Amino acid sequence: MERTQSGRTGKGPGRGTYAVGDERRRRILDAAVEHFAQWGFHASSLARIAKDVGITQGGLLHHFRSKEDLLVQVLARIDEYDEERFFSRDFDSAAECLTTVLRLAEHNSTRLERTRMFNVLAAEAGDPAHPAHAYFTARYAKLVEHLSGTLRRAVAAGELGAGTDPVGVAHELAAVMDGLQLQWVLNPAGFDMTGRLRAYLDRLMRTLTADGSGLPAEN
Amino acid sequence: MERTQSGRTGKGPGRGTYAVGDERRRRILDAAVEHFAQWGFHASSLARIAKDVGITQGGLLHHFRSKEDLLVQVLARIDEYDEERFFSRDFDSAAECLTTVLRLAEHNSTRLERTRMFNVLAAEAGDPAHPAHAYFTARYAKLVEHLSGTLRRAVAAGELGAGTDPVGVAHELAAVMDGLQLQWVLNPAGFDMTGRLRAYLDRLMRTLTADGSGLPAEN
DNA sequence: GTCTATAACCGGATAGAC
DNA sequence: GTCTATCCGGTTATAGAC
Repeated sequence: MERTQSGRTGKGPGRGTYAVGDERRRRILDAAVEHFAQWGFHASSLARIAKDVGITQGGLLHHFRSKEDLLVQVLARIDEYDEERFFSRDFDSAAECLTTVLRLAEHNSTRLERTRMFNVLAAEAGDPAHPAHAYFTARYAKLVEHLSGTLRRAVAAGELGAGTDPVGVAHELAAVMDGLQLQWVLNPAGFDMTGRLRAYLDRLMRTLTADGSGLPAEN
Repeated sequence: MERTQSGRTGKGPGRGTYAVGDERRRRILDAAVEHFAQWGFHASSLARIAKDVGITQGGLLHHFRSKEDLLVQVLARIDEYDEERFFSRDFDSAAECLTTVLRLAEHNSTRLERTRMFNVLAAEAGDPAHPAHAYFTARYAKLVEHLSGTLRRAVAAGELGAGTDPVGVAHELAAVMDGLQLQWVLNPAGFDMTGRLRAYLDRLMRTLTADGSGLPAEN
């Protein structure tokens, strides 16, 4: 949604390298996000997705060779944002990292459909035969590695106490984010996801830091 | 799975009140849990569920008037365990309540299919049109109410510090449980869900208690 | 690049035989 | 209580016209 250029390697059925303004393709991906969000993968239908874009199912399959291919492209697309803002960064401190995590959640709280899709697919992908199983196991591994690495450095630098369990906290952090998203999607208007995450992160920092300081004040 | 008698009000198509040994019905529900776990609701098929039980789709619909009815009965069935062990209890302390929560997670970690189903349905139910939407919103409300009520009493009793936010912590607790379940289902062998929850609960108690004590030692 | 047509199948629900 | 038959509709994917 944010980037449109970055890593588009161009693997549609017709193909070659795509022209920059591949508008149709982009609109199909956006529609697919909404459908996978509401129906999950299995129960979504190419015809209904195509209809939302204003083409037929046959027309859609000109851009994506199969339904599974469409899912993979959707996941790759979604990754672009988090990749840029989070995974590709080296944080100077745990505080900075957690502040960024909070920013990510804030961002997610403006995109109900996308977040719902993520919830549904992450849950469906628990089945090893699900086409997104590999994606999600890899994603969690990457997330935990990135978080725990940052925490480990923060311990070494004296920002966090020596008793901190970097890998354990990383898993817990991932769990809180996902769990809060689940509750928020069920009741978007009545649940303050960002506020809850801020409270958690602040208490987490107070518990782990040597001097008992929480998140920086401006958060 | 544990209770077979309790609240069976008997609303099958043929019906009346069921005989105690309604074996067929029980086996259909068990099979349905597995299918909803792997496929979610929309993508599950009555014919495949029936096949697992050894009957046809038509035969299955003699016991449950529709697919949606089957889902509702499955959810009611799942509730029996948590209802008895958790929701119907009044806890004397936060420590006892959280210990029970840990027991529930331990129990879930022996039932991959059931837990996966719960994850998928909770995520799918984010769609207000999903047949389980009302069930899950009500379930979270009940969970948060029960947890926060226990925490509030613990604050009043001096077990937890006055700065504790009962409702906030209740939401957070629910999030951690769900999020850890999500990660566990993706990687059941490589992820110690119970251990992670124990670490979280212990740190939570240490942070919230006036005297800095964690969970009771035997956990 | 998009369409229509079609192949080959699967979905839930109902009706009626046994 | 379970089966078979049937209705009517939906599914992905392919083929070929334009």
